[in-house]
Amino acid sequence: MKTNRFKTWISKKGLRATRQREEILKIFLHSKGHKNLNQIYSLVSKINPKIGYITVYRTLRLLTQLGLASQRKFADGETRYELASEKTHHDHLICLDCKKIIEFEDPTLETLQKKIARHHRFKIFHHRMELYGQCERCRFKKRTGKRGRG
Amino acid sequence: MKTNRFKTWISKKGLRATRQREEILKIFLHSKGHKNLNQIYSLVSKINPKIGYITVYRTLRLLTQLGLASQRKFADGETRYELASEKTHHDHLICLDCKKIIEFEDPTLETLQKKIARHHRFKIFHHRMELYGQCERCRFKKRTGKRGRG
DNA sequence: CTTAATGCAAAAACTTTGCAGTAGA
DNA sequence: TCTACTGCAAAGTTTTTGCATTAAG
Repeated sequence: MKTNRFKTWISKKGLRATRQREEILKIFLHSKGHKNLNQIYSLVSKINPKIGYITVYRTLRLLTQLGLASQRKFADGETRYELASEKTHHDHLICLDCKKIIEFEDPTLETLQKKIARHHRFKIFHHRMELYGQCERCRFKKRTGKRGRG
Repeated sequence: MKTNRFKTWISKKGLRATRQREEILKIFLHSKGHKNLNQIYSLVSKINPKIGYITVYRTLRLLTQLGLASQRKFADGETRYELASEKTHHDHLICLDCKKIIEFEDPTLETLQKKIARHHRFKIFHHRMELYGQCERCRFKKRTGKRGRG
């Protein structure tokens, strides 16, 4: 979703498309998701230091409520925001070295989920699958002492 | 692990088996895991109101460090503690109605994990899979105005 | 103009630490 | 005895709210 589309769209909801919201949205859309509040705030800060932490927080909450963003908690306990795109359900591969998060989809997983659900007589509404490990780059990186960056 | 075994075991570690720790451990062992700190604290409180929240917190941290307990964060963001038993890796089915958490194991999942890892050239260290839905009991519960099915 | 949004401070919720007194080994 | 443990208060964190000011519509 483009920011100018956002303008029309948000006003239809009876809300105000402020400069702050537009900037936060723009940055969020370009951040490839999976960032926590502080990370998004500091990105926003670099572009426009006038925008407060609270506004970033409330804008992300708004985007979440409107279904544009979604909150995710991974094993480290941190709350991260990702773009809730129109694409189908996906899961995550998380590199423990560089903290990069990769999305994947696997239809087998859905089948497996159904099988497990049937076995336990559950009705499944949604699931989470997270694979924690090391990405290709980090696996073959020379030990330089530093950490890769997502 | 029985509490009297715990006594010998903990003293071997050079730690003290206090009455508080024994009581907290006993309650934790009988709680079937998957309880958050407040829940465990209130169970402890009922048995022995003298035991403080802080002690429960520190005992659970201790148990976690010793590998007896493990912390889990589910999608609701709450930190829950579960018994880290000797059994192999397992995943969770979570009933969104009654909040019951059921453990399951599935070897197919491990195979699937390997396949996904290979595809993304990841090296996987561990994973989490959580299926959120409705358990059998809640599915077939009559609508009583309480938590039943809609 | 009207009123929602901002941004500061500060509350609330949750987690962790300092330290004097207590109690286990 | 000796020192680890307890439990209170209190300090960090993170998340959320109150309210005067600003600015969108």
